[in-house]
Amino acid sequence: MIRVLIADDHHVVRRGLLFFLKTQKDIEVVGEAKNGLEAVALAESIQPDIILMDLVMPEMDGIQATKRIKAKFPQIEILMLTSFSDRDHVVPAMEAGAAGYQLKDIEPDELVLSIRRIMRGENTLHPEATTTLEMDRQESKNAPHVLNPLTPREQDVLAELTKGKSNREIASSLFVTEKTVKTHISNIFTKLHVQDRTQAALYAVKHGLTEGSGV
Amino acid sequence: MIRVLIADDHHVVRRGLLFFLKTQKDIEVVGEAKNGLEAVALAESIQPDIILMDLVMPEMDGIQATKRIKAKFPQIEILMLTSFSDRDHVVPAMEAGAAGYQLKDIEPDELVLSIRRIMRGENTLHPEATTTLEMDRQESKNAPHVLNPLTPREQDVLAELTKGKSNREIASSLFVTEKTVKTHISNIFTKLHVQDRTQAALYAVKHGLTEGSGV
DNA sequence: CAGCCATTCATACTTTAGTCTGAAATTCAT
DNA sequence: ATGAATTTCAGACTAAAGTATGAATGGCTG
Repeated sequence: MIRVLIADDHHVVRRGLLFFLKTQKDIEVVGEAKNGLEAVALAESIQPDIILMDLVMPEMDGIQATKRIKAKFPQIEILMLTSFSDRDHVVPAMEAGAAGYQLKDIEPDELVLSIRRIMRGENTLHPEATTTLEMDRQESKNAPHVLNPLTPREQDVLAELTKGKSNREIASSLFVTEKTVKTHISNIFTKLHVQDRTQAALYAVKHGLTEGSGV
Repeated sequence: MIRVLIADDHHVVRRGLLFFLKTQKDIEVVGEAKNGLEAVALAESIQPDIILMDLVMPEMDGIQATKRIKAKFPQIEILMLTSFSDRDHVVPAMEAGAAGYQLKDIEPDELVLSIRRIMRGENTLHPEATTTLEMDRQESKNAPHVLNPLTPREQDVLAELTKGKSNREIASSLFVTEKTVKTHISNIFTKLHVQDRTQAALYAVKHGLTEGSGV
């Protein structure tokens, strides 16, 4: 059972998150905080496994709250939930100790995936955040691959897959064996944390990993 | 050599079509029109074999332009290119004398096929347009769901499918048997003219047949 | 140079997906 | 009420998809 604490100043957001998380058997919402200070206090008293933290909150923002919580309780994971306009704060958020960064309009299923992913010790960043980090990394010249570790060839395969092609067709297009395609695809599934090609294709289009030809 | 005239008000579309058609040895783009009036004028002066005509254009729309051109030069074939939202105009377009009707996001290869098909005297309709015409021909009364001949239940199944669910999961979600899901899915494939669930999912998202929940 | 990673391919296997055929119950409009 | 369409389900397939495991090659790097 994953014990979740929600920290967001918007009532509707909390209700929405609660609603979706309640449908998950292995997830339990153990508390709600309306600002950063409450989040810190509840994190200490409740000791949740993970906190869904809003970036912008009154009293204390998500970054500060994250820093304080991670300082005292490093085992508590924090998934930063934010709106699109806050994307400049990706780096600070990650530096503050957040294990993930996702947009608020994330799909329920995906949110759950992110939570589980984090509980498995993996980072989970929204694709657009990747670009930010990517640029940031070039400047600071350190930090490993955080997200989307797809190799060039895997990206080729995914691109073909996202055109709706079968393994045989992909193999033909890329001049390799169907066996090879299967290998790549299995690896893609693992890296993207999806179960089948349909999910992979949907993931790719949703996260803009594709290049539409579009006449 | 097939002499082609392109009529579309969007520069990018014209460039895109030009780009793909240039790779075809037996196809020559002999002119470009930015609106219906230009299309009519160029059709007369250039006398192309076929016109790729956008439905929605300033000055004069594709329907009107098609009528005028076919009235004067019935030997000039016209392939209507349109976006999904214009699907209500399939019938008028065909009645105006268009030899074919295709979506703008058609694959290059498929577009070329359509062109050759028309030059051989065959009609070439987008699959969904065909159904529309069938229905329209018989009922000829009203046309609520002109396109998307998917039944409500099939739409349910497609919606679940587009979430990346398996047949078993869909069956569970909709409280029916996996057999039933399979039946629906097979029918969906037929109606959408796709070969598998991945293509169906991609089709659904591309054509906005999905409903984003959004936390 | 040794080692890691990407890429390739293979065998063998299990599990879904998808098709075909057939059919019963229900709704709905003519 | 008859016919048509929808929805439901089944059996019996065939064809793909996906997993697990292992292995050879070549490139790049410390």
